[in-house]
Amino acid sequence: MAVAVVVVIFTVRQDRLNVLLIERAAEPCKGEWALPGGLLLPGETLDAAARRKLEDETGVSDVFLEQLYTFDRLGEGKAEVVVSYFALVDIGRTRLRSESEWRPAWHPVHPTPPTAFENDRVIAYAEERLRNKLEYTNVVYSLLPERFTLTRMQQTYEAILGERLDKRNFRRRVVGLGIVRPTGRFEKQGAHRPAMLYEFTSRKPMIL
Amino acid sequence: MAVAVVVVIFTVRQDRLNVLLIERAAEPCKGEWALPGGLLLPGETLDAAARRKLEDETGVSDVFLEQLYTFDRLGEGKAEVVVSYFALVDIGRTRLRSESEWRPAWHPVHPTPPTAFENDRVIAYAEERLRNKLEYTNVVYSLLPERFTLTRMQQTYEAILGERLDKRNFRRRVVGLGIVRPTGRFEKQGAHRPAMLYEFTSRKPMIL
DNA sequence: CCAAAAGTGTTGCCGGTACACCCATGG
DNA sequence: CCATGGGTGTACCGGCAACACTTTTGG
Repeated sequence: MAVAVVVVIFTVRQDRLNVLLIERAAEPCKGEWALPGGLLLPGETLDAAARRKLEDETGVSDVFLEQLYTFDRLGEGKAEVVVSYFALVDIGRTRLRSESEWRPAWHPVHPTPPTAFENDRVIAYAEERLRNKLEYTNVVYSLLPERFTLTRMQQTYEAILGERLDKRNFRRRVVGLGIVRPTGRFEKQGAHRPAMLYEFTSRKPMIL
Repeated sequence: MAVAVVVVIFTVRQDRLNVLLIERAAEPCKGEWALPGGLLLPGETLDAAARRKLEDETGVSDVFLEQLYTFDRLGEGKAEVVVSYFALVDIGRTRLRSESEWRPAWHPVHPTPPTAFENDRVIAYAEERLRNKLEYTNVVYSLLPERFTLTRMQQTYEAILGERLDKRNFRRRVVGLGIVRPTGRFEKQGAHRPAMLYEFTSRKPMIL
């Protein structure tokens, strides 16, 4: 009765929600896209296994990572039980090991490419949870750099929710609820007016 | 790497939230209270294992039952990974096998009695989820009989939330949102005015 | 006639949404 | 001087919380 862990690693890239997939190097399903994951090592904690997988593929740690759901009989893999996690990373901090055997790469979530082991079910579930969490937590902190413009933050929300938001209402909310605060510094934009840089008041997951 | 399933079965009894515990008949932790559960049978689905445990202990099926969280290293049991579920039952429909070896019995959640395998952590987590779900779903349908008075429904909410609610606001909400509807029948109360009986518009879990 | 629970409306507040214009900058 | 994105305030609406009295019944 083997236990496996898989991690749905999301980022926002070019105004699209993306997920990290690897190309399976071993049978079964060699050559197909799949979520990073593997069997739980003896004596290893579930959370530790998820963190290990995340760091192996992206080089990042200390980001939002949370258990999602436990599936059984996913495809015809070796594991009878698959504990899934999801993580949110700022693409600017990730360093994919693209020259490695399994070729990790970002893929848009819409449309989700064909995956082995019914991993698309896991991704769809993770996406739903992410959309919900955006609305009542500050998890977005894990998708953005230390300092950022509110426009960029709004684009991140829009990419995930799949709908446009009102600029003034968005700003009032995130500042008013104390999710972010202005730093006083500006970022010069190419041909435009400089924009205020903001930062998160807390970089730990919080319920609003 | 064994996988176990445990079920947190809640009911409301005498205006208190209660949980079903069994007395362990085998080592380890013989004689201590614990959640119903056991190892996943070969070829069995997680959901099926949870349903089986629930029906074994209470005789009920077709109630609200949902996966909760997957723990590792709970106490020093045989299982490395424990997939927890939580269920809601109407106490009027349950028939505990009290003469059986493991003496299943209801216990108040506050205070939670001492349990083996850190099962109190699982119970606390389940209680939190239940309180949240009460607010944005109709899961309470699974704690009440076919027909019931709004007063009884409100007492159920109050028992779970641990706070008193306003009668008029409560009624407006549950009727207004279409969670319940009046049946037109009345229930004669002992020394009081008869009360209207209500029923749920749907007995499937719904998000409001 | 008394105790106990059933039933019923109104008001105020707050949060969420809709909506349009001016300004600074670089080319 | 023009194109581009940055930045700001107000008005309406709906949901939620607070709040008290009358009625029916059985004993």
